[in-house]
Amino acid sequence: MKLSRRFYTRSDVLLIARSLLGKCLCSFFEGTTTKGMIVETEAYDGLRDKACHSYKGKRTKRTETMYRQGGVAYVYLCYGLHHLFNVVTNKEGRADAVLVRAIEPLDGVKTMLGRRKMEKVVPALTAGPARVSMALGITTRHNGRNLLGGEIWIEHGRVISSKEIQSSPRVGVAYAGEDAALPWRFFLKDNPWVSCS
DNA sequence: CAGCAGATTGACT
DNA sequence: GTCAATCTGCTGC
Repeated sequence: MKLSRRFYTRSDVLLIARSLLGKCLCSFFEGTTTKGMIVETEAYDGLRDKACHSYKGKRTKRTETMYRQGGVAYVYLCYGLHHLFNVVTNKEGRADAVLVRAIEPLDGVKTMLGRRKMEKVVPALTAGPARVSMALGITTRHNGRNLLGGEIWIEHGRVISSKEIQSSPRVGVAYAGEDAALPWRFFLKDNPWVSCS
């Protein structure tokens, strides 16, 4: 069952980042469904987070999507070659987002292997934000896509207890001053599909 | 307009 | 462990 609009429009992005653990991120392109359980996320707190693209209300062509109502995909190009998938949350204008950093493959594994040009199912298949996008076939073409539609969506999955959730500072945001130390990366304890522990 | 850094990854020493 | 790949957007001349 798909998550509803209401899941995404809540105002606490940290709560949403934690709630997304155990949920299933799904895509349907060219007749094939691929699906994986989210095991690692990072929260980006819109206007007041130095690590966030929308810090202090910055608007560019790239970040315009972040300002939309929660429940759409924010996909941007990182280092000129990696497509990173985020879930936009909160109300229109707040520009909060959750980066999905790793999933555990569930369905369409052969398709994922083909997209990643890999032969064996190992953590490198989907552990890492750019790897998640590539395995699911998500690119910047899908920036702004509605997560309640038929191409990219998130389903209820396994119920996660708070004891299973571990947190740490976010990866690759050293430039963000004091916000770099915030423990806003969330992942499932001892899960082999997490990008780094 | 040049230079540089970035929510990363894979190939190679 | 090191480094190149390659696009967007910011900074400074």
